[in-house]
Amino acid sequence: MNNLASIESGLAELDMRAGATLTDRLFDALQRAIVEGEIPQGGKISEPELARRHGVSRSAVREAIARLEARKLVERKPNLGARVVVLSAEQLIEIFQLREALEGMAARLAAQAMSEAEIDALDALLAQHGRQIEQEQGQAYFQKQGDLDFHFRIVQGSQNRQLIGLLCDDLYHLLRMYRVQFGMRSKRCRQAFAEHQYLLSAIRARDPEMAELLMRQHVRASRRNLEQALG
Amino acid sequence: MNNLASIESGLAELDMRAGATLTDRLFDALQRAIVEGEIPQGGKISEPELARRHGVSRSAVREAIARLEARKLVERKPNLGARVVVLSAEQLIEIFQLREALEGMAARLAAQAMSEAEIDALDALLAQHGRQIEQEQGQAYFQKQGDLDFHFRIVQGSQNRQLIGLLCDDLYHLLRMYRVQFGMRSKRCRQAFAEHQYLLSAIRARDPEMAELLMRQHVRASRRNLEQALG
DNA sequence: TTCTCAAATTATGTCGACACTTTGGGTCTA
DNA sequence: TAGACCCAAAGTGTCGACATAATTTGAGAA
Repeated sequence: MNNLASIESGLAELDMRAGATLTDRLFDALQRAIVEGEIPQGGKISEPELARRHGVSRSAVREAIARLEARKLVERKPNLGARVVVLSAEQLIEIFQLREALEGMAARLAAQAMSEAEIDALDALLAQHGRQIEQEQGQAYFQKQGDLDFHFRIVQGSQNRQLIGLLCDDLYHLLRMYRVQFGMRSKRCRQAFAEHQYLLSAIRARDPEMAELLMRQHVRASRRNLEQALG
Repeated sequence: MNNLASIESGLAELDMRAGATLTDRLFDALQRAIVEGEIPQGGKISEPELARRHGVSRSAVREAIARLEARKLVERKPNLGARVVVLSAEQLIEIFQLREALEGMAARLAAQAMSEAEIDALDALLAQHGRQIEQEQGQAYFQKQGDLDFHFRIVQGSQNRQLIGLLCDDLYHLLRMYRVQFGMRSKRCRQAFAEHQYLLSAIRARDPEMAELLMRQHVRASRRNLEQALG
Protein backbone atom coordinates (compact mmCIF):
# COMPACT_ATOMS: atom_id res chain seq x y z
CA MET A 1 0.00 0.00 0.00
CA ASN A 2 1.22 3.44 -0.76
CA ASN A 3 2.15 5.68 2.15
CA LEU A 4 -0.85 7.92 2.40
CA ALA A 5 -1.90 9.06 -1.04
CA SER A 6 -4.76 6.61 -1.15
CA ILE A 7 -6.42 7.95 1.96
CA GLU A 8 -6.11 11.57 0.94
CA SER A 9 -9.40 13.26 0.26
CA GLY A 10 -8.32 14.89 -2.97
CA LEU A 11 -8.24 11.59 -4.75
CA ALA A 12 -11.77 10.65 -3.84
CA GLU A 13 -13.05 12.09 -7.08
CA LEU A 14 -10.72 9.96 -9.14
CA ASP A 15 -11.78 6.61 -10.41
CA MET A 16 -9.86 3.68 -9.03
CA ARG A 17 -9.71 1.39 -12.03
CA ALA A 18 -7.18 -1.32 -11.53
CA GLY A 19 -3.71 -1.17 -12.98
CA ALA A 20 -3.99 2.57 -13.33
CA THR A 21 -1.13 4.57 -11.97
CA LEU A 22 -1.57 7.74 -9.96
CA THR A 23 -0.56 9.74 -12.99
CA ASP A 24 -3.23 8.01 -15.06
CA ARG A 25 -5.95 9.05 -12.66
CA LEU A 26 -4.62 12.57 -12.37
CA PHE A 27 -4.51 12.82 -16.13
CA ASP A 28 -8.11 11.72 -16.47
CA ALA A 29 -9.23 14.18 -13.82
CA LEU A 30 -7.35 17.07 -15.37
CA GLN A 31 -8.46 16.25 -18.88
CA ARG A 32 -12.06 16.20 -17.72
CA ALA A 33 -11.63 19.46 -15.85
CA ILE A 34 -10.18 21.12 -18.93
CA VAL A 35 -12.65 19.71 -21.43
CA GLU A 36 -15.59 20.57 -19.19
CA GLY A 37 -14.28 24.10 -18.87
CA GLU A 38 -13.64 24.00 -15.12
CA ILE A 39 -10.23 25.37 -15.95
CA PRO A 40 -10.80 28.11 -18.52
CA GLN A 41 -8.92 28.58 -21.77
CA GLY A 42 -5.55 30.12 -21.11
CA GLY A 43 -5.87 29.20 -17.45
CA LYS A 44 -2.71 28.42 -15.57
CA ILE A 45 -1.93 24.82 -14.67
CA SER A 46 0.03 25.21 -11.47
CA GLU A 47 2.02 22.20 -10.36
CA PRO A 48 2.19 23.03 -6.66
CA GLU A 49 -1.47 23.96 -6.48
CA LEU A 50 -2.65 20.78 -8.18
CA ALA A 51 -0.28 18.73 -6.07
CA ARG A 52 -1.75 20.23 -2.91
CA ARG A 53 -5.33 19.97 -4.09
CA HIS A 54 -5.02 16.30 -5.00
CA GLY A 55 -2.70 15.42 -2.20
CA VAL A 56 0.06 14.04 -4.41
CA SER A 57 3.60 15.02 -5.25
CA ARG A 58 4.62 17.33 -8.05
CA SER A 59 6.18 14.47 -9.98
CA ALA A 60 2.82 12.87 -10.62
CA VAL A 61 1.31 16.20 -11.57
CA ARG A 62 4.16 16.99 -13.93
CA GLU A 63 3.76 13.70 -15.73
CA ALA A 64 0.03 14.19 -16.07
CA ILE A 65 0.65 17.65 -17.48
CA ALA A 66 3.12 16.19 -19.96
CA ARG A 67 0.36 13.93 -21.26
CA LEU A 68 -2.05 16.81 -21.51
CA GLU A 69 0.56 18.60 -23.56
CA ALA A 70 0.87 15.58 -25.83
CA ARG A 71 -2.87 15.78 -26.45
CA LYS A 72 -2.62 19.46 -27.27
CA LEU A 73 -4.86 20.40 -24.37
CA VAL A 74 -2.20 22.51 -22.68
CA GLU A 75 0.89 24.36 -23.84
CA ARG A 76 4.06 24.44 -21.84
CA LYS A 77 6.94 26.87 -22.02
CA PRO A 78 10.25 26.30 -20.23
CA ASN A 79 10.35 27.96 -16.83
CA LEU A 80 6.93 29.45 -17.38
CA GLY A 81 4.69 26.47 -16.80
CA ALA A 82 1.61 25.15 -18.54
CA ARG A 83 -1.58 26.85 -19.64
CA VAL A 84 -4.75 25.52 -21.19
CA VAL A 85 -4.63 26.06 -24.93
CA VAL A 86 -6.51 28.96 -26.41
CA LEU A 87 -8.10 28.03 -29.69
CA SER A 88 -8.12 30.95 -32.07
CA ALA A 89 -10.71 31.08 -34.83
CA GLU A 90 -7.98 30.28 -37.35
CA GLN A 91 -6.86 27.20 -35.48
CA LEU A 92 -10.42 25.99 -35.25
CA ILE A 93 -10.78 26.34 -38.99
CA GLU A 94 -7.53 24.46 -39.45
CA ILE A 95 -8.83 21.68 -37.26
CA PHE A 96 -11.90 21.38 -39.40
CA GLN A 97 -9.74 21.11 -42.48
CA LEU A 98 -7.96 18.25 -40.73
CA ARG A 99 -11.27 16.66 -39.92
CA GLU A 100 -12.41 16.93 -43.51
CA ALA A 101 -9.40 14.97 -44.66
CA LEU A 102 -9.30 12.45 -41.82
CA GLU A 103 -12.98 11.76 -41.42
CA GLY A 104 -13.41 11.62 -45.16
CA MET A 105 -10.88 8.82 -45.23
CA ALA A 106 -12.53 7.24 -42.20
CA ALA A 107 -15.88 7.18 -43.98
CA ARG A 108 -14.29 5.65 -47.06
CA LEU A 109 -12.73 2.88 -45.00
CA ALA A 110 -15.81 2.41 -42.87
CA ALA A 111 -17.90 1.80 -45.98
CA GLN A 112 -15.66 -1.16 -46.68
CA ALA A 113 -14.96 -2.40 -43.19
CA MET A 114 -18.02 -1.87 -40.99
CA SER A 115 -20.01 -4.92 -40.10
CA GLU A 116 -23.73 -5.14 -40.83
CA ALA A 117 -24.36 -5.11 -37.10
CA GLU A 118 -22.42 -1.89 -36.67
CA ILE A 119 -24.34 -0.33 -39.51
CA ASP A 120 -27.65 -1.37 -37.94
CA ALA A 121 -26.54 0.14 -34.64
CA LEU A 122 -25.66 3.36 -36.39
CA ASP A 123 -29.07 3.31 -37.99
CA ALA A 124 -30.68 2.98 -34.57
CA LEU A 125 -28.60 5.85 -33.24
CA LEU A 126 -29.71 8.07 -36.09
CA ALA A 127 -33.33 7.14 -35.53
CA GLN A 128 -32.98 8.21 -31.94
CA HIS A 129 -31.43 11.49 -33.00
CA GLY A 130 -34.35 12.01 -35.32
CA ARG A 131 -36.82 11.62 -32.48
CA GLN A 132 -34.86 13.98 -30.26
CA ILE A 133 -34.82 16.63 -32.93
CA GLU A 134 -38.55 16.31 -33.54
CA GLN A 135 -39.31 16.81 -29.88
CA GLU A 136 -36.77 19.60 -29.66
CA GLN A 137 -35.98 18.30 -26.24
CA GLY A 138 -32.36 17.29 -26.27
CA GLN A 139 -31.47 20.59 -27.87
CA ALA A 140 -27.98 21.86 -28.36
CA TYR A 141 -26.14 19.71 -25.86
CA PHE A 142 -27.59 16.38 -26.83
CA GLN A 143 -27.50 17.23 -30.48
CA LYS A 144 -23.84 18.12 -30.37
CA GLN A 145 -23.09 15.12 -28.23
CA GLY A 146 -25.03 12.98 -30.66
CA ASP A 147 -23.14 14.47 -33.56
CA LEU A 148 -19.85 13.46 -31.98
CA ASP A 149 -21.22 10.01 -31.22
CA PHE A 150 -22.11 9.53 -34.85
CA HIS A 151 -18.71 10.63 -36.09
CA PHE A 152 -17.05 8.58 -33.38
CA ARG A 153 -18.68 5.41 -34.61
CA ILE A 154 -17.76 6.03 -38.21
CA VAL A 155 -14.15 6.48 -37.21
CA GLN A 156 -14.24 3.31 -35.16
CA GLY A 157 -15.73 1.59 -38.16
CA SER A 158 -12.74 2.47 -40.29
CA GLN A 159 -10.75 -0.04 -38.26
CA ASN A 160 -7.65 2.01 -38.93
CA ARG A 161 -5.97 2.29 -35.56
CA GLN A 162 -3.95 5.33 -36.54
CA LEU A 163 -7.07 7.18 -37.56
CA ILE A 164 -8.94 6.06 -34.49
CA GLY A 165 -6.17 7.12 -32.15
CA LEU A 166 -5.68 10.47 -33.78
CA LEU A 167 -9.33 11.45 -33.89
CA CYS A 168 -10.79 9.80 -30.81
CA ASP A 169 -7.86 10.27 -28.45
CA ASP A 170 -6.79 13.75 -29.45
CA LEU A 171 -8.94 15.80 -31.77
CA TYR A 172 -12.34 14.96 -30.35
CA HIS A 173 -11.34 16.06 -26.86
CA LEU A 174 -10.20 19.37 -28.28
CA LEU A 175 -13.48 19.71 -30.13
CA ARG A 176 -15.52 18.91 -27.07
CA MET A 177 -13.60 21.51 -25.11
CA TYR A 178 -14.23 24.09 -27.76
CA ARG A 179 -17.93 23.28 -27.86
CA VAL A 180 -18.34 23.48 -24.11
CA GLN A 181 -16.47 26.76 -23.87
CA PHE A 182 -18.28 28.45 -26.73
CA GLY A 183 -21.59 26.88 -25.83
CA MET A 184 -22.20 26.90 -29.54
CA ARG A 185 -25.61 25.82 -30.71
CA SER A 186 -25.70 25.03 -34.36
CA LYS A 187 -28.67 26.19 -36.38
CA ARG A 188 -28.07 23.58 -38.98
CA CYS A 189 -28.79 20.57 -36.83
CA ARG A 190 -31.65 19.42 -39.06
CA GLN A 191 -29.43 19.78 -42.08
CA ALA A 192 -26.64 17.94 -40.33
CA PHE A 193 -29.03 15.17 -39.41
CA ALA A 194 -30.04 14.79 -43.03
CA GLU A 195 -26.40 14.65 -44.08
CA HIS A 196 -25.80 11.92 -41.53
CA GLN A 197 -28.56 9.91 -43.13
CA TYR A 198 -27.14 10.31 -46.63
CA LEU A 199 -23.79 9.18 -45.33
CA LEU A 200 -25.26 6.15 -43.66
CA SER A 201 -26.97 5.22 -46.93
CA ALA A 202 -23.66 5.33 -48.76
CA ILE A 203 -22.05 3.16 -46.12
CA ARG A 204 -24.90 0.69 -46.25
CA ALA A 205 -24.50 0.58 -50.02
CA ARG A 206 -20.78 -0.11 -49.49
CA ASP A 207 -19.87 2.85 -51.65
CA PRO A 208 -16.54 4.15 -50.33
CA GLU A 209 -16.18 6.91 -52.88
CA MET A 210 -19.59 8.31 -52.10
CA ALA A 211 -19.13 7.90 -48.36
CA GLU A 212 -15.95 9.94 -48.43
CA LEU A 213 -17.51 12.59 -50.62
CA LEU A 214 -20.52 12.95 -48.36
CA MET A 215 -18.47 13.05 -45.20
CA ARG A 216 -16.19 15.70 -46.62
CA GLN A 217 -19.10 17.84 -47.67
CA HIS A 218 -20.65 17.37 -44.27
CA VAL A 219 -17.53 18.50 -42.43
CA ARG A 220 -16.97 21.31 -44.90
CA ALA A 221 -20.49 22.57 -44.30
CA SER A 222 -19.82 22.60 -40.57
CA ARG A 223 -16.68 24.54 -41.19
CA ARG A 224 -18.45 27.10 -43.36
CA ASN A 225 -21.07 27.46 -40.69
CA LEU A 226 -18.32 28.04 -38.19
CA GLU A 227 -16.51 30.56 -40.34
CA GLN A 228 -19.68 32.55 -40.64
CA ALA A 229 -20.33 32.42 -36.91
CA LEU A 230 -16.80 33.39 -35.99
CA GLY A 231 -16.24 35.97 -38.54
CA MET B 1 24.96 27.28 -13.22
CA ASN B 2 23.65 23.84 -12.56
CA ASN B 3 25.48 21.67 -10.06
CA LEU B 4 27.41 19.39 -12.29
CA ALA B 5 25.23 18.17 -15.10
CA SER B 6 26.77 20.60 -17.55
CA ILE B 7 30.28 19.32 -17.08
CA GLU B 8 29.33 15.70 -17.36
CA SER B 9 30.78 13.97 -20.36
CA GLY B 10 27.60 12.22 -21.38
CA LEU B 11 26.03 15.44 -22.44
CA ALA B 12 28.83 16.43 -24.77
CA GLU B 13 27.00 14.93 -27.71
CA LEU B 14 23.92 17.01 -27.03
CA ASP B 15 23.51 20.37 -28.64
CA MET B 16 23.51 23.29 -26.28
CA ARG B 17 20.99 25.59 -27.90
CA ALA B 18 19.89 28.29 -25.52
CA GLY B 19 16.68 28.12 -23.57
CA ALA B 20 16.61 24.38 -24.00
CA THR B 21 16.08 22.36 -20.89
CA LEU B 22 17.98 19.20 -20.09
CA THR B 23 14.92 17.19 -21.02
CA ASP B 24 14.78 18.91 -24.40
CA ARG B 25 18.30 17.88 -25.23
CA LEU B 26 17.79 14.36 -23.97
CA PHE B 27 14.66 14.09 -26.05
CA ASP B 28 16.48 15.19 -29.19
CA ALA B 29 19.28 12.74 -28.56
CA LEU B 30 16.93 9.84 -27.91
CA GLN B 31 14.72 10.64 -30.85
CA ARG B 32 17.74 10.68 -33.11
CA ALA B 33 19.02 7.42 -31.67
CA ILE B 34 15.67 5.76 -32.26
CA VAL B 35 15.07 7.14 -35.73
CA GLU B 36 18.60 6.28 -36.83
CA GLY B 37 18.10 2.77 -35.54
CA GLU B 38 20.79 2.88 -32.85
CA ILE B 39 18.12 1.53 -30.56
CA PRO B 40 16.36 -1.22 -32.49
CA GLN B 41 12.63 -1.70 -32.85
CA GLY B 42 11.21 -3.23 -29.72
CA GLY B 43 14.37 -2.30 -27.84
CA LYS B 44 14.05 -1.49 -24.19
CA ILE B 45 14.36 2.10 -23.04
CA SER B 46 15.83 1.73 -19.59
CA GLU B 47 15.57 4.75 -17.34
CA PRO B 48 18.50 3.92 -15.05
CA GLU B 49 20.76 2.99 -17.93
CA LEU B 50 20.07 6.15 -19.88
CA ALA B 51 20.40 8.23 -16.74
CA ARG B 52 23.82 6.73 -16.11
CA ARG B 53 24.93 6.98 -19.70
CA HIS B 54 24.04 10.64 -20.02
CA GLY B 55 24.96 11.55 -16.48
CA VAL B 56 21.56 12.93 -15.53
CA SER B 57 18.84 11.97 -13.13
CA ARG B 58 15.97 9.64 -13.89
CA SER B 59 13.50 12.51 -13.75
CA ALA B 60 14.92 14.09 -16.87
CA VAL B 61 15.02 10.74 -18.65
CA ARG B 62 11.44 9.96 -17.68
CA GLU B 63 10.21 13.24 -19.04
CA ALA B 64 12.07 12.75 -22.30
CA ILE B 65 10.57 9.28 -22.60
CA ALA B 66 7.12 10.74 -22.03
CA ARG B 67 7.66 12.99 -25.04
CA LEU B 68 8.86 10.10 -27.14
CA GLU B 69 5.67 8.31 -26.20
CA ALA B 70 3.65 11.34 -27.27
CA ARG B 71 5.30 11.12 -30.67
CA LYS B 72 4.49 7.44 -30.92
CA LEU B 73 8.15 6.50 -31.08
CA VAL B 74 7.99 4.41 -27.92
CA GLU B 75 5.25 2.57 -26.07
CA ARG B 76 5.02 2.51 -22.34
CA LYS B 77 3.21 0.11 -20.09
CA PRO B 78 2.71 0.71 -16.36
CA ASN B 79 5.41 -0.94 -14.28
CA LEU B 80 6.98 -2.45 -17.37
CA GLY B 81 8.79 0.50 -18.88
CA ALA B 82 9.15 1.79 -22.40
CA ARG B 83 10.10 0.07 -25.64
CA VAL B 84 10.69 1.38 -29.13
CA VAL B 85 7.57 0.82 -31.20
CA VAL B 86 7.46 -2.07 -33.59
CA LEU B 87 5.72 -1.18 -36.80
CA SER B 88 3.81 -4.10 -38.18
CA ALA B 89 3.04 -4.25 -41.88
CA GLU B 90 -0.59 -3.47 -41.12
CA GLN B 91 0.28 -0.38 -39.14
CA LEU B 92 2.54 0.82 -41.91
CA ILE B 93 -0.30 0.46 -44.38
CA GLU B 94 -2.57 2.35 -42.00
CA ILE B 95 -0.04 5.14 -41.78
CA PHE B 96 0.01 5.43 -45.54
CA GLN B 97 -3.77 5.69 -45.55
CA LEU B 98 -3.38 8.55 -43.11
CA ARG B 99 -0.79 10.14 -45.33
CA GLU B 100 -3.05 9.86 -48.34
CA ALA B 101 -5.74 11.83 -46.55
CA LEU B 102 -3.49 14.35 -44.84
CA GLU B 103 -1.04 15.04 -47.61
CA GLY B 104 -3.84 15.17 -50.13
CA MET B 105 -5.36 17.98 -48.09
CA ALA B 106 -1.93 19.55 -47.70
CA ALA B 107 -1.45 19.61 -51.46
CA ARG B 108 -4.88 21.14 -51.94
CA LEU B 109 -4.10 23.91 -49.48
CA ALA B 110 -0.57 24.38 -50.78
CA ALA B 111 -1.91 24.98 -54.28
CA GLN B 112 -3.78 27.93 -52.87
CA ALA B 113 -1.34 29.20 -50.27
CA MET B 114 2.22 28.65 -51.50
CA SER B 115 4.11 31.73 -52.62
CA GLU B 116 5.64 31.93 -56.07
CA ALA B 117 9.06 31.91 -54.44
CA GLU B 118 8.29 28.69 -52.60
CA ILE B 119 7.08 27.12 -55.80
CA ASP B 120 10.27 28.16 -57.59
CA ALA B 121 12.34 26.67 -54.78
CA LEU B 122 10.40 23.44 -55.08
CA ASP B 123 11.08 23.48 -58.78
CA ALA B 124 14.79 23.82 -58.13
CA LEU B 125 14.65 20.96 -55.65
CA LEU B 126 12.99 18.71 -58.20
CA ALA B 127 15.55 19.65 -60.84
CA GLN B 128 18.26 18.59 -58.45
CA HIS B 129 16.51 15.31 -57.79
CA GLY B 130 16.29 14.77 -61.50
CA ARG B 131 20.04 15.18 -61.89
CA GLN B 132 20.70 12.81 -59.00
CA ILE B 133 18.52 10.16 -60.53
CA GLU B 134 20.20 10.49 -63.92
CA GLN B 135 23.60 10.01 -62.41
CA GLU B 136 22.30 7.21 -60.23
CA GLN B 137 24.67 8.48 -57.61
CA GLY B 138 22.58 9.47 -54.62
CA GLN B 139 20.71 6.22 -54.88
CA ALA B 140 18.33 4.93 -52.29
CA TYR B 141 19.27 7.09 -49.35
CA PHE B 142 19.31 10.41 -51.11
CA GLN B 143 16.28 9.55 -53.15
CA LYS B 144 14.27 8.67 -50.10
CA GLN B 145 15.57 11.67 -48.24
CA GLY B 146 14.71 13.81 -51.22
CA ASP B 147 11.25 12.33 -51.36
CA LEU B 148 10.63 13.34 -47.76
CA ASP B 149 12.05 16.80 -48.44
CA PHE B 150 9.58 17.29 -51.26
CA HIS B 151 6.62 16.18 -49.20
CA PHE B 152 7.87 18.23 -46.27
CA ARG B 153 7.82 21.39 -48.34
CA ILE B 154 4.35 20.77 -49.66
CA VAL B 155 3.08 20.32 -46.14
CA GLN B 156 4.80 23.50 -45.01
CA GLY B 157 3.22 25.21 -47.98
CA SER B 158 -0.26 24.32 -46.76
CA GLN B 159 0.25 26.84 -43.98
CA ASN B 160 -2.09 24.79 -41.82
CA ARG B 161 -0.32 24.52 -38.49
CA GLN B 162 -2.29 21.49 -37.41
CA LEU B 163 -1.32 19.63 -40.56
CA ILE B 164 2.28 20.76 -40.30
CA GLY B 165 2.58 19.71 -36.69
CA LEU B 166 0.97 16.36 -37.22
CA LEU B 167 2.99 15.37 -40.26
CA CYS B 168 6.34 17.02 -39.68
CA ASP B 169 6.56 16.58 -35.91
CA ASP B 170 5.13 13.09 -35.63
CA LEU B 171 4.49 11.03 -38.71
CA TYR B 172 7.61 11.87 -40.67
CA HIS B 173 9.88 10.79 -37.83
CA LEU B 174 8.08 7.48 -37.71
CA LEU B 175 8.47 7.12 -41.46
CA ARG B 176 12.14 7.93 -41.34
CA MET B 177 12.62 5.34 -38.62
CA TYR B 178 10.85 2.74 -40.68
CA ARG B 179 12.92 3.55 -43.75
CA VAL B 180 16.20 3.37 -41.91
CA GLN B 181 15.31 0.08 -40.27
CA PHE B 182 14.03 -1.59 -43.39
CA GLY B 183 16.67 -0.03 -45.59
CA MET B 184 14.01 -0.08 -48.24
CA ARG B 185 15.04 0.99 -51.70
CA SER B 186 12.10 1.76 -53.88
CA LYS B 187 12.16 0.59 -57.46
CA ARG B 188 9.69 3.20 -58.49
CA CYS B 189 11.86 6.22 -57.85
CA ARG B 190 11.70 7.34 -61.48
CA GLN B 191 7.95 6.99 -61.42
CA ALA B 192 7.76 8.85 -58.12
CA PHE B 193 9.90 11.61 -59.55
CA ALA B 194 7.51 11.99 -62.46
CA GLU B 195 4.57 12.13 -60.09
CA HIS B 196 6.29 14.87 -58.13
CA GLN B 197 6.57 16.86 -61.32
CA TYR B 198 2.91 16.46 -62.19
CA LEU B 199 2.03 17.60 -58.71
CA LEU B 200 4.24 20.63 -58.94
CA SER B 201 2.56 21.55 -62.22
CA ALA B 202 -0.84 21.43 -60.58
CA ILE B 203 0.38 23.62 -57.74
CA ARG B 204 1.92 26.08 -60.14
CA ALA B 205 -1.38 26.19 -62.00
CA ARG B 206 -3.11 26.89 -58.66
CA ASP B 207 -5.40 23.92 -59.18
CA PRO B 208 -6.24 22.64 -55.68
CA GLU B 209 -8.52 19.88 -56.86
CA MET B 210 -5.92 18.46 -59.19
CA ALA B 211 -3.13 18.88 -56.66
CA GLU B 212 -5.03 16.85 -54.09
CA LEU B 213 -5.92 14.19 -56.64
CA LEU B 214 -2.32 13.82 -57.78
CA MET B 215 -0.94 13.73 -54.27
CA ARG B 216 -3.41 11.09 -53.23
CA GLN B 217 -2.58 8.94 -56.22
CA HIS B 218 1.09 9.41 -55.52
CA VAL B 219 0.78 8.29 -51.90
CA ARG B 220 -1.55 5.48 -52.87
CA ALA B 221 0.97 4.21 -55.41
CA SER B 222 3.63 4.19 -52.70
CA ARG B 223 1.30 2.26 -50.47
CA ARG B 224 0.55 -0.32 -53.17
CA ASN B 225 4.24 -0.66 -53.78
CA LEU B 226 4.68 -1.24 -50.08
CA GLU B 227 1.88 -3.75 -49.84
CA GLN B 228 3.47 -5.76 -52.59
CA ALA B 229 6.88 -5.64 -50.96
CA LEU B 230 5.58 -6.58 -47.54
CA GLY B 231 2.50 -8.61 -48.11
C1' DT C 1 18.30 -32.75 -15.88
C1' DT C 2 14.34 -29.95 -15.64
C1' DC C 3 10.67 -27.77 -13.25
C1' DT C 4 9.08 -24.91 -9.40
C1' DC C 5 9.18 -21.59 -6.18
C1' DA C 6 11.29 -18.28 -3.12
C1' DA C 7 15.06 -14.93 -2.34
C1' DA C 8 17.70 -11.37 -4.35
C1' DT C 9 18.29 -8.01 -7.73
C1' DT C 10 16.75 -4.56 -10.70
C1' DA C 11 13.26 -1.21 -12.60
C1' DT C 12 9.43 1.74 -12.15
C1' DG C 13 6.19 4.94 -9.44
C1' DT C 14 6.15 8.47 -6.23
C1' DC C 15 8.03 11.50 -2.93
C1' DG C 16 10.44 15.52 -0.82
C1' DA C 17 14.46 18.74 -1.32
C1' DC C 18 17.37 22.09 -3.52
C1' DA C 19 18.93 25.36 -7.34
C1' DC C 20 17.71 28.56 -10.72
C1' DT C 21 14.19 31.51 -13.08
C1' DT C 22 10.36 34.37 -13.15
C1' DT C 23 7.13 37.41 -10.91
C1' DG C 24 5.32 40.81 -7.91
C1' DG C 25 5.99 44.49 -4.66
C1' DG C 26 8.35 48.10 -2.59
C1' DT C 27 11.94 51.66 -2.51
C1' DC C 28 14.72 55.12 -4.26
C1' DT C 29 15.75 58.55 -7.72
C1' DA C 30 14.87 61.91 -11.30
C1' DT D 1 4.28 60.86 -10.68
C1' DA D 2 6.89 57.89 -13.54
C1' DG D 3 10.51 54.79 -14.05
C1' DA D 4 14.52 51.96 -12.80
C1' DC D 5 16.27 48.85 -9.46
C1' DC D 6 16.39 45.49 -5.91
C1' DC D 7 14.59 42.07 -2.96
C1' DA D 8 11.32 38.57 -1.45
C1' DA D 9 7.99 35.10 -2.76
C1' DA D 10 6.49 31.63 -5.71
C1' DG D 11 7.18 28.34 -9.60
C1' DT D 12 9.75 25.28 -12.47
C1' DG D 13 13.85 22.08 -13.48
C1' DT D 14 16.53 18.55 -11.65
C1' DC D 15 18.16 15.58 -8.18
C1' DG D 16 18.49 11.57 -4.99
C1' DA D 17 15.77 8.37 -1.98
C1' DC D 18 12.30 5.07 -0.81
C1' DA D 19 8.28 1.80 -1.69
C1' DT D 20 6.37 -1.40 -4.69
C1' DA D 21 6.16 -4.19 -8.77
C1' DA D 22 8.77 -7.05 -12.19
C1' DT D 23 12.63 -9.95 -13.36
C1' DT D 24 16.36 -12.85 -12.58
C1' DT D 25 18.87 -16.21 -9.87
C1' DG D 26 19.54 -20.16 -7.65
C1' DA D 27 18.38 -23.95 -4.55
C1' DG D 28 15.66 -27.87 -3.88
C1' DA D 29 12.33 -31.46 -5.48
C1' DA D 30 10.49 -34.49 -8.97
